[in-house]
Amino acid sequence: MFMDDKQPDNSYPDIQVCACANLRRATRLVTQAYDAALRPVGLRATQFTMLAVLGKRGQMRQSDFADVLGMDGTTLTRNLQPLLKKDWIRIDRDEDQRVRLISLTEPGRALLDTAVPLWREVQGQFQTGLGKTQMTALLSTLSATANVAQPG
Amino acid sequence: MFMDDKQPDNSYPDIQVCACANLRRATRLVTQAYDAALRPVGLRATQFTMLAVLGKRGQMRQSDFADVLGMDGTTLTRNLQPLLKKDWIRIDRDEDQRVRLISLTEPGRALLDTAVPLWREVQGQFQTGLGKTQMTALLSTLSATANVAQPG
DNA sequence: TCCATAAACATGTATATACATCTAAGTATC
DNA sequence: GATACTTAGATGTATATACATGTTTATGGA
Repeated sequence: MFMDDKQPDNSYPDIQVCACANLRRATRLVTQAYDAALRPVGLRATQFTMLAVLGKRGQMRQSDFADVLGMDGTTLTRNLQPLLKKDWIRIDRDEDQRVRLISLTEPGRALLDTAVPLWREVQGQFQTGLGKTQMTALLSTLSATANVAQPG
Repeated sequence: MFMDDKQPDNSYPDIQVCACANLRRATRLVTQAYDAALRPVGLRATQFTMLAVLGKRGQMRQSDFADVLGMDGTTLTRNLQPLLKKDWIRIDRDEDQRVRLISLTEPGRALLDTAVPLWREVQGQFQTGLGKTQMTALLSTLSATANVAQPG
């Protein structure tokens, strides 16, 4: 049977059902919306999330911070740098000299305050667009999926 | 009221409900699982997805490829480079000289063939871990969410 | 005390992501 | 047919992501 690359091939699994591909696709599109909403205050979605977690929980060990974010420790090390450069966070030492303690600075907290209404706006758009039922289903299935990926 | 950064603050929205933060967190963890599963054949999750789409649909215009992936055009330009360097894809010109036509090479198709069973394995782990109902709910809510982010 | 091990974080490297902007090529209007 | 406009991609820059590995500090025996 001859087959050239210009023709589709039905022998491959439909990528339509790939959990990872669908997650990554949705995340790209949703992140663009949140990034756009937060652009007026100079924050990216990931940065807003990090500041919001710090605002909510107060000073945290860097390793605990990484766990909460579900972020590799080395990724967090890199992601902290832009926030540090802009003086939105502070890194202190613990008595245990290996440990870094991360906290918001005053400018960081002030920026978070200005960003929260922008977050509410874009979050509300998704809440409205999806409806309460689907939003709840989204958060619930994402949590279940994360738990499958990282049991315990 | 005095408040220092070491203490949590309940005045901030619970990041637990942020669609973007939850998507990004789940995507990080799930991508690590798919990346690990595909590592034996030297593919990342995103690369596998791109090859699988090309395998399924055959030669595509670069802009259509970006649309299907929900990926910014400039991101796709960059993401094609590692695949080109490894000779897994080919880029041809259209009659319209602005257009690039992307297709799998023979090595690319062969690699995809070896990768599919690895994908099936990890995909099956999520299918089993979530159950059919939640997997269906995941794909369905991700699709709805993507549509809210990018109407039309 | 000294050494092995472990824990916490940093660094080298590669990929993934997208906005702002640029270039090349096609289309339309006159 | 020359000029404006539009479309398709590429490039400059910055952030996001994580594996393999390195460094520093703490801990637990021998």
